[in-house]
Amino acid sequence: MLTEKQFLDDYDIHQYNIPLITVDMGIFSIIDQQLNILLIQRESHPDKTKLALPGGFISKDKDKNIEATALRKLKKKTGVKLSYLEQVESIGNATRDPRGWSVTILYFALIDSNKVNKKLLQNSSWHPIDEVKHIPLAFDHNLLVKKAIKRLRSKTLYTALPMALLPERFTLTELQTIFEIILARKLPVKSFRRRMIDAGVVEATDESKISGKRTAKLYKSTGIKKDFYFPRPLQK
Amino acid sequence: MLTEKQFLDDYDIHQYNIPLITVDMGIFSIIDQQLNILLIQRESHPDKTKLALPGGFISKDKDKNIEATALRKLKKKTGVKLSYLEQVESIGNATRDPRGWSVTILYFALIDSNKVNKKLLQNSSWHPIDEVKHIPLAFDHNLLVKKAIKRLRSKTLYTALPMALLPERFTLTELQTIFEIILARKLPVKSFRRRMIDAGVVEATDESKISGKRTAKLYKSTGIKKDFYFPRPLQK
DNA sequence: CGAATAGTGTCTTTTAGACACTATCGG
DNA sequence: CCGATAGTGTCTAAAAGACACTATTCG
Repeated sequence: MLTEKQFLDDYDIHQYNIPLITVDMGIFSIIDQQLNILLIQRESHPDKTKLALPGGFISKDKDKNIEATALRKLKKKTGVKLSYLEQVESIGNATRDPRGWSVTILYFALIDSNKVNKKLLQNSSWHPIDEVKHIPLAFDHNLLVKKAIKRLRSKTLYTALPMALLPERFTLTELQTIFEIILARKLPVKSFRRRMIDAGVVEATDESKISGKRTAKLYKSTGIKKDFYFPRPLQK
Repeated sequence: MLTEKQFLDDYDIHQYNIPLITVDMGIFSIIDQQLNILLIQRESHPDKTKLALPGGFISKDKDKNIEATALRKLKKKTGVKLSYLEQVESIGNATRDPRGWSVTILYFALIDSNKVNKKLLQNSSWHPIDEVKHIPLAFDHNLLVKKAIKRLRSKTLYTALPMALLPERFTLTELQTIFEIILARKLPVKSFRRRMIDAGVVEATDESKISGKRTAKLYKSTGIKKDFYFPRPLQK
């Protein structure tokens, strides 16, 4: 009879026929008033030269958990260390990768594109999500993009998450515009402002911003972001 | 220069140092007016003899995708072929399993305990979730149970999902009781019934049920379950 | 008929939408 | 002072909670 110690000493993961596992990232930012996603051009087989989501293997040495893998990939591609990061779903089947049965853990991240280190964008580039629909990406990455956008939109209806796409200080009109870009529709001004202010997700500062015509008050996040849900979703 | 075909012919997953990957299942049912979860006693190292969530490895041969693995585990343990099944989250880190860096994809399932094939419950048993909190489970399974319950509760606030725990026909009082068991609190009768009926998630049948005193009308699900969200969550 | 369980009528509260209105600034 | 953008006042609408009430059945 084996003890647990003897069992573990003999244990070799490679005797098992386990699937390939990767982490893929949907990294979103607003550029020129459009929702963009970061794509890299693949430099190796399979699907060499096709566009794909940034991602790759978990490093058993470097990463203490899956989120650390995601953060490492994010930092490598954008230079951004902290940002909103959320696990979307794990997708795995026999056909998504020609190397065989594979699983990917999909994350999405929201970043203020001003914070991106442009030197790192060597083989990667921003693409408006409307255009990505028509580009055949590597593997099943068109599907992954769809799932990430769906989650982002759903969160946008219930939370103040899209604040993560803006700098520290912003006007409520800017915030509303971001929401409208993500949801691809107009929102009523009065409800939007009331919602954000009454729920206390934003706080007025004493600064204002001249944006051409009348100056607009600058707001900042009050920090309740990651788990705050509005009592009702945005409707119309 | 390698072609994609040459690359794939040479490809051997075992040259990569990838983490172990498993699927774990939180299988819930209502027994004696309590929310129960199915646990098995582990028969092999590591954590031999401890209680754990049912689960195991993806079979590259048997399973065409991850959900198929989950369904296969569910059927093996309970005999139930179809039921509500939802992916919760993937958890992976260097410390959760003594065999090394490992990832588990956590699912939860809701089943009507009457449909369970009791012969299959050899080394597995139902445990009220309140008791499970105080039992040290194998690996990080106490945490997994917590995450599965959290997701179930959150869905219960927004959807009619708990219907999956009841037989075909049920009274609205029975349905409300299930909700109250899951949320561990009382709900106002009037709002609950109005909510279910007005949203059209249940449909009255012409049958009734004698449950001691006044007979209660039997209802059935209208089928809109998997993606229907009420306009507002349950509040009080 | 009384106790217990099923089920309703209706008022208030919360938060969303509609929409007309006012405020401020540059030119 | 005009046009454009920022921002508000206030009515209505939808769906939740409060709570007292009625309905049905068994014994």
